Amino acid sequence: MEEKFKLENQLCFRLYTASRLITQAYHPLLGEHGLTYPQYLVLLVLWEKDAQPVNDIAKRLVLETNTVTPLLKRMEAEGIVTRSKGKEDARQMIVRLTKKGHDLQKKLTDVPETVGNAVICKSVTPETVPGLFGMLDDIIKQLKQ
Amino acid sequence: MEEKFKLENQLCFRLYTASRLITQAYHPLLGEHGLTYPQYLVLLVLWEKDAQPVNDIAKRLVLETNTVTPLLKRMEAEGIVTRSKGKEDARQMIVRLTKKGHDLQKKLTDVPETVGNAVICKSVTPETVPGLFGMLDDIIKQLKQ
DNA sequence: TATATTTGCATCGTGAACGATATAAATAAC
DNA sequence: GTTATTTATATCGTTCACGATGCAAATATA
Repeated sequence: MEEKFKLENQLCFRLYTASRLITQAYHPLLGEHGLTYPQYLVLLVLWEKDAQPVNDIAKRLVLETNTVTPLLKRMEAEGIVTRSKGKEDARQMIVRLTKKGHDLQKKLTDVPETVGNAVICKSVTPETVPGLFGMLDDIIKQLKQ
Repeated sequence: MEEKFKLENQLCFRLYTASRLITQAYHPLLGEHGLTYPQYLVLLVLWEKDAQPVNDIAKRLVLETNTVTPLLKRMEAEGIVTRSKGKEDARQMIVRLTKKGHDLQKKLTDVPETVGNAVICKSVTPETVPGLFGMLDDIIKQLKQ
């Protein structure tokens, strides 16, 4: 009755805490450029492939449109992206990088390495990261069913 | 310039997604009893040791009091906990389980195993979980500096 | 013992997450 | 070709997270 309820035995609590703490590590680096972490994720998606509908971005980030839409509106207000109705399908909103959004990639060039270095520790090294990635990917795949 | 910005190379995105998806797995089980996942975490802390000040709960969950206070107030409104000024230190708010809060433990007895089973997959098994825990604990310890 | 500092908690504002619901456009069924 | 259904996105309400700030009690310092 006791052991299973111990915080120390909870996978979710560890993921939740680790996720929040890494996001906090991003905060000063991104905040300098007026970005939040979820907004940075949107940029990662658009830097890989510009001009995507809301749904493709949401799917990629494993989020719902009711989370992504307000986020994109804030980014539009900041002049980082534009949102415009799709030509062939008028239901779609196509999201495109502005010059400002595109140029942010150069300004944020050091972010991945900086955060990566902050996370390096005893059991998390370039050698062990692939194993960790594999387990997390399995969990994600499993829960997306 | 490209590779480091790929979503597939981001540890944080994996943690963020895995965390959200497991929390979603808890949702129907906890929602049945009017609980959210962070509220469940508070219960885990109080079931281990009742009558703790806000600060101890917050520290245990690696959260700030400005997150925990409103959360506890909602739990108080639900009749799950009580909050009362500390006797020896009047600044402290001591949080105690009500009978309802205490009894929830029995009602939620199947939750850990149900969620645990939902997460079991190829690379995440009772054998590999300790290794995963170790890496996450290291990351958390590292980032808490 | 006054004053300064620290500590514990709360308030406020903003930005996610997300379930539930709504709306319009596209597609399927009849 | 209507009607029904699905699809893409948006709106709404609630609950976190969290930085910034405020306040009162406790402690340290002068």
